[in-house]
Amino acid sequence: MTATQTLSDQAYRQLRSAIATGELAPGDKVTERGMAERLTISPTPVREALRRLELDGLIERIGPRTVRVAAIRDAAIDDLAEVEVGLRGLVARFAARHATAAQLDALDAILDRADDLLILLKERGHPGQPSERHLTALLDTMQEFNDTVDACAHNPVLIRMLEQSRVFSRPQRRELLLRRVAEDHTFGLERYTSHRALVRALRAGDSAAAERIALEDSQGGLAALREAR
Amino acid sequence: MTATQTLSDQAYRQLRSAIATGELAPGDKVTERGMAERLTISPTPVREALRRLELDGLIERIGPRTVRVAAIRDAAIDDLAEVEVGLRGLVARFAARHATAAQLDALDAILDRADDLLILLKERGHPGQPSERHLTALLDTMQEFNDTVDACAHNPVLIRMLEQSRVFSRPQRRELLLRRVAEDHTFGLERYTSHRALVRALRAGDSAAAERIALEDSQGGLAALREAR
DNA sequence: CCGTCAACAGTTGCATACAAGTTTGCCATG
DNA sequence: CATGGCAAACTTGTATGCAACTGTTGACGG
Repeated sequence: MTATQTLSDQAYRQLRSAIATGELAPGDKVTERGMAERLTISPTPVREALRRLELDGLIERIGPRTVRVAAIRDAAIDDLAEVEVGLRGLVARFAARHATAAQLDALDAILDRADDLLILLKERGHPGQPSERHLTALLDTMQEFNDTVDACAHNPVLIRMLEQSRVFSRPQRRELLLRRVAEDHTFGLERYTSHRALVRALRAGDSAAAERIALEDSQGGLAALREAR
Repeated sequence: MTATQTLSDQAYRQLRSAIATGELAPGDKVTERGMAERLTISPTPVREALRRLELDGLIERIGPRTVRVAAIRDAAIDDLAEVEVGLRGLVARFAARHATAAQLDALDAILDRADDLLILLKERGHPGQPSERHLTALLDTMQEFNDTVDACAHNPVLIRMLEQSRVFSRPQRRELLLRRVAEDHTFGLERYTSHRALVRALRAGDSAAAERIALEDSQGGLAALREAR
């Protein structure tokens, strides 16, 4: 069911990905009419999309009649990644209190799938060229795990904050992981033990332990991201 | 200068305060046309305002054609307050790295003003009826202090998150403080020493210490808020 | 009495139109 | 050649109109 959402949503997504990929460079001026013409829709949905992007901090109003793509410096991206670490800790804390039994079971099921993929990777992985398909499948699975943990928090506002903080870091991180695993395909795999520990903490309702585990994990990821540059 | 902003902003603010005061009760259905008629403006600005409120989590879409005021339970408000604590820690951490000399001086100046007000309060305060004017002035000053610390972080996205997290808690907290000080007008005043310590940490660029102080302070405030109910 | 269906009213999404203000570029002048 | 002012074009904010869709209500059949 390819429900085409609303035109506003489409415009928002297209513009956001255009910014994330650099197609729209920081500092570029953006006008409602211009974007409307580019996307061949009327200015009204574009207006909505620009408002959302502005609230996300991706574009900024320079003057009363001038809007441009926000100049996110590397330092700011680093800051956002740090914000994300803190938020992930909070998410884990809330998840420990609000997760449903069904969600916890889903988390375990996801990790089981990840384990299977891991075995496949280690068995069939040829040095220097691990199974690309299984690798991206594993990354997808881990992203699903994280998203499910987010859902366990049952706090839409917090989740929105998290989304905002990783607009830039998420694709960047995925790329980095692909590179790292390509050169050393055991990289990062030991960290999955912490995921099991996280689920145990969530199941026990131990919010302090859950936060600590999530923080350590996120900080580890952030450190890896930083030293990779 | 009563610059009337845009009608969208006005509508957004009016509706938000209407929700915060309970004038619009949780579960109430909201329509663009209905609100437009109520505010005697056209549906377009109302539409913008409703979109922003939806992103803030204050209203939610029940169906494709049905929008209602979000049913924020007390538990959710508590959660947001906890989010705010974590965010305040992050803000302090960033402020320690990014604060300018002028901002640090401004912070000291604000605390000097607060000290003066404190002396006035203690001198002239009659038991059971402290000087109401000086008290609200002090609260305003402390809010100014917090806002200035926020500005020191130089991280607009983070600040926006903070605003979101305290939509409900801020007026509530102010009211609580007024009540508490009314019955014991030395309440909470000892905490100003931590503010001085925070500025010292910011000046030293000690982000870890700044975060710790801010966290302890915020958690203290949260605990006071909770035990007051 | 209850379940189902159909028509109607109401709502949203989008396009277009218009007014107010701003930016920009050009021209005249020192 | 630099500078100041002016005008035109462009931009945003808001209003209005229209089409598609949805939630609801009432009636009808079982």
